[in-house]
Amino acid sequence: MKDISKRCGVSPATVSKALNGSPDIGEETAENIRAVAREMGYHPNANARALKTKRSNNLGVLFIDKTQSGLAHEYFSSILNSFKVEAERLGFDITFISRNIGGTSMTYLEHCRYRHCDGVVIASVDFYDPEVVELVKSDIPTVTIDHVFDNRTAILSDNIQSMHDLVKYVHSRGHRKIAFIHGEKTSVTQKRLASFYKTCAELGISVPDEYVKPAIYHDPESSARATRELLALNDRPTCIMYPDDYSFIGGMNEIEKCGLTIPDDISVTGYDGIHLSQILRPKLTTLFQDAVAIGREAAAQLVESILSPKTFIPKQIVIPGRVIEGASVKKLD
Amino acid sequence: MKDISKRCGVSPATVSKALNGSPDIGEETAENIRAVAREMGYHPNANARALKTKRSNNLGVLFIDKTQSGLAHEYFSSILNSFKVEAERLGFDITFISRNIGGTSMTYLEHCRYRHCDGVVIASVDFYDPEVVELVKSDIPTVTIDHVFDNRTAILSDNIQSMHDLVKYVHSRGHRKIAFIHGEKTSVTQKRLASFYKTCAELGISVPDEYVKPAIYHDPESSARATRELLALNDRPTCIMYPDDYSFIGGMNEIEKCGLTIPDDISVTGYDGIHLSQILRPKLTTLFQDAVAIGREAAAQLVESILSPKTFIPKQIVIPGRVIEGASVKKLD
DNA sequence: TTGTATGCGTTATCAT
DNA sequence: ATGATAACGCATACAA
Repeated sequence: MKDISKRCGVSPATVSKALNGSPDIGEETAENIRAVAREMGYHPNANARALKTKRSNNLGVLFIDKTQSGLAHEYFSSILNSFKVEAERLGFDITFISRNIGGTSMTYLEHCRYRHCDGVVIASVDFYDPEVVELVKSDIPTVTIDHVFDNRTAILSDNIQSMHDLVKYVHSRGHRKIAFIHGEKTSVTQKRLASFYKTCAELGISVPDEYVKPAIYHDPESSARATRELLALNDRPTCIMYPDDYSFIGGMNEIEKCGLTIPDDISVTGYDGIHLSQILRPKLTTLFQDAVAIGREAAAQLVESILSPKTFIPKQIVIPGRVIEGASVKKLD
Repeated sequence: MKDISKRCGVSPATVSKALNGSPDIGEETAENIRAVAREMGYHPNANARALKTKRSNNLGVLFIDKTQSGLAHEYFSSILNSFKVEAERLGFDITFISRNIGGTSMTYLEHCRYRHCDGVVIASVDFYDPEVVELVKSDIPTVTIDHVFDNRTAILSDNIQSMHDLVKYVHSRGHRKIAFIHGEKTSVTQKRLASFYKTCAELGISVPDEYVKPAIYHDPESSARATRELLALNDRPTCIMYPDDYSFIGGMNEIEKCGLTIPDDISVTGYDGIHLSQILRPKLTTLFQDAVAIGREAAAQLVESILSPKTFIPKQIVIPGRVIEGASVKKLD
């Protein structure tokens, strides 16, 4: 900027204003300055700017640390990608947040401060981790995905309605003996489970305890085990609902191992609607979660809360899902 | 730091030195300063530090922009994750690089300069994109994955040897009619293709042109089409090698649609060794690419080239893969 | 061993 | 409409 100011015969301050489109600057000079800047290959220094303005134009991303699941899970990687695209469109960069930067471990909050993140998106973590709580309670704007903190913005996939729709679809295909393999205990799981029971009750379906099996999200092994148990039952379900599409693969193998065919001998549903589910044959009937909308909305809300801290009111935004009808749920007479 | 200096009755400079473990500082004062710093909840400001030192401790990540494939592809997301872990261990943060930050589009190089990235890892992009070339030719240290630029560091999965091993394995199971569905034209594809032909030649296997079909990586549809063509052949291959595990799903459906069973009627191999491949039944025989090692090595090399710019010599590091023997290649008599 | 002074690149304030 | 100046938080060369 100093060089530019010399070349143009003006002060650095004027250059700064011109480049930032400040109104109180001569149209001709401004244009000239911009031209020279372009010619000299000028580009702003984000660090200096951040130092001065206290705004880094940088968003933190707190996804899971644990090996796998974070980026491996298509639902989350899809959210991340969508978040990234929207954030960039709005002029923000993305930085991963973690502890343990270079030996000296810091908390998530410290890391965010260190990098001067203007805001943070949190997903796929243990929301009860004290460090996560600390971060959410700080003055840094946050948006959480699929988990609500008091007076904080959250983007939520509509698990209640979705589960309702999915069960209702299965019921409409004539099924009355519906099993549900659910993921580990999280607020998402609780919602799906409650909605499952409630919808069944509404439809007059009774659910024996042995039809509801615990498993782990994104872990085909545990779903395979649960499937085995269900298939061993005297009174088998006619349809098994899986915690997610990926886990279903474990169940699929188990079912085939028993010489059963989907959907002729047993029907199944997934959850998530990831690409894989629509490539399998038969196509999986599943509940599509709109990861793109979720990521986009998360970025939009986060940026809005950053740009308008005074007027922004934390809100919970519910993103609807929808049943994708595949061919994995047989029509019973 | 100023506050700390006052509380300790020393100058800011002394505080800075003490905190950075400078040798020329009193042990007692240093200890005291550190204590006070901790007590006051001091944390360094990355921006100010970067401004002063010209080092941001921040690495750029240039993965694909195109919808999908970048993060959706487990091979790459796995590399990214591993890269991230190692980089953080070495004290570096990760920032995504892209063009189009906030309306004003900049080139990859400009974005890197803007964020003052100390180095960049490049993977899964179009390596012939002029902007990518510009970035690689700049003074910013780069590491590319699975592609070599002149006098630049690259981490390479050993496609030549791997393909050799895989073909040899198939051959050892008695197969002589081997088809190969390959991905779009990249240097990786060229290597695999050449190694495929060369190994077949060494083993005395002749490869009819119609046994080699083009497809697209990570695109089950195109592999399904290729599979269809292969199955329609008068003289069918006994084994089909797929471009990657994920694409195989497309082929799998096609094969089952024809009423054929794997591996009894036809054998198959994948490539990548992603989690999915080991969950399918039968387990897929595939070529495991060590994404974790690749990501880790990329980070290690990049950081080394940053810390020791003078002594660092660009190198190409080849990471071996290995055949994972599943149950998808039948033993022929 | 410690302190002083300076500057990194930028923006904001206030004066002109 | 433009400019002078200070300051953001930190690290370093040099002086003490």
